[in-house]
Amino acid sequence: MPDTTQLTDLQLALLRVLWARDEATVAEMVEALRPERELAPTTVATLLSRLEKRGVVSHTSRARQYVYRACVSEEEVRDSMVNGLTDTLFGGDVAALMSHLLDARAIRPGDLDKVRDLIARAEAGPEKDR
Amino acid sequence: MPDTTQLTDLQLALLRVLWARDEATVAEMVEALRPERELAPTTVATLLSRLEKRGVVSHTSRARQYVYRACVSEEEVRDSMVNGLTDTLFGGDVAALMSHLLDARAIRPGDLDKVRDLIARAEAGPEKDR
DNA sequence: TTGACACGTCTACAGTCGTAGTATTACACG
DNA sequence: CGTGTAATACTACGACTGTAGACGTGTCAA
Repeated sequence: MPDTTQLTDLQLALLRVLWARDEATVAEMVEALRPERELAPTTVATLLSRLEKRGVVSHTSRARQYVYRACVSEEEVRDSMVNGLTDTLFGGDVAALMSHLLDARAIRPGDLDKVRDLIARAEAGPEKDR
Repeated sequence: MPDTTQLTDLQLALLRVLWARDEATVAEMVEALRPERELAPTTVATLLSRLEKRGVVSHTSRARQYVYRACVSEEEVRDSMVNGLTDTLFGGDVAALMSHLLDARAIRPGDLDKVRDLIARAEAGPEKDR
């Protein structure tokens, strides 16, 4: 299992492209990133090679080109990165992070209702699931 | 305002010492970090210099020694780092992050109650505060 | 067959981080 | 007034990231 707690913004941008279209060639990825970043194809290729060495992505050859795929799901990455932050910033205390979010971040009014629903479901869920 | 969205674990460890005791010399910081990490005083000094160049900490001379202080509060750092993660991983959608936390992370039963209270207070709060 | 084009590979370089040795400086004590 | 000592400043180095040029090589068209 690759370590996905330490991914930079650019690495995440690459992964997002792969998640969105399941697989992509280097050229396609350059294209997809163009709106946000102007990168040389070799740059993207280098980044992907490095990510492959870390086990985050993999490639197969097809028609003269490398086709890359993500080896980790968006959910896995979110999970490990959020967990990492929760641990380093809140000592692993999820409730503390929640509290911080409710305190500090501008929350749209509707969000509170949404979250209350989520909690209700989370409370009901465990009993039902097993 | 220094960029505090990008702080490594070690940099955070240094800041945590400063937050805990308000100010500290290099020697004191080495001492304080000893349980978790064995670092040479020069190492800590280097790290602090770099953080100072970034405006994250500052120092004053006192009795032949540098006394360091954090220029950013723990709350500020938490805020910017959590916001950074929310933005890169959830497109800035706090509710989505909340949902992720409720879904994915093992939450102790009591935590849900705690969070429900927090929400109630967050809902009531804004009206009362001003 | 040969040359151009399109890819991937290799190499490079500046910047940052973790790590720490060495050099310098300056106070305090004799 | 000299010198030891303690603290800081400077330098270094490997690893990783972002960035990309240069090089090699295979394929397709002419």
